[in-house]
Amino acid sequence: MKEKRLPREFFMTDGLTLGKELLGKIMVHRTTLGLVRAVITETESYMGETDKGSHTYGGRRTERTEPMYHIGGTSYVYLIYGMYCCMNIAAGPEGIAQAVLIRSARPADEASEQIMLALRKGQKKHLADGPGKLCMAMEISRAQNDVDMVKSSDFYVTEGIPVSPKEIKCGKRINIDYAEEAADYLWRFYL
DNA sequence: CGGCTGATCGTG
DNA sequence: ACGATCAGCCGA
Repeated sequence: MKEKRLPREFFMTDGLTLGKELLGKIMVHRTTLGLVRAVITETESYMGETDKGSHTYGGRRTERTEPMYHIGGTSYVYLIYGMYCCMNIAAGPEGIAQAVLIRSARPADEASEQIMLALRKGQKKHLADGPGKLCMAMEISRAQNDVDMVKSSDFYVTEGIPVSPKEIKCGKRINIDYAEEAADYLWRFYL
């Protein structure tokens, strides 16, 4: 079960391409309960300073959004609604604020499933089918913010299952009603 | 299953 | 003040 880690080049593309390319890949995190591996099944692309749905819209480069500007493969984890975390991966070169939100995933093996169930305490259904739930199931918090996932040995992405373009569905991004016309862009991708 | 609501806090 | 959300509760 040794999969190849995704190299820098994989992340050095635009946010929309990366959002689709990440489907089927395996996100890996070394948690306190052991190694968790999950197949990414749903993503959303955020296209930086020109995207009304993005935290970086209009060039809002602040301490919080800084990781979105970092080199492709950098994690961006932020707190939402005061109680949940959302996990993103930056796309493209340093200075470009595009990123992909990881919305959902499923366990890649039996051991991972057991750990994810334990981390989700009780919730056997809806294990990691939402950005907040995914972070709980993989023990991702702001301690994992601004990590270079190309270099880290505890938090990274590997080759996963093959995905053909025909399997990729598109939809509107969730919960960004304030984004006006950008709320209707089909920048959410899922299997 | 679909819709509604309260919870909760770092950021700007 | 305000969310790139979730769980629990409600009614059908």
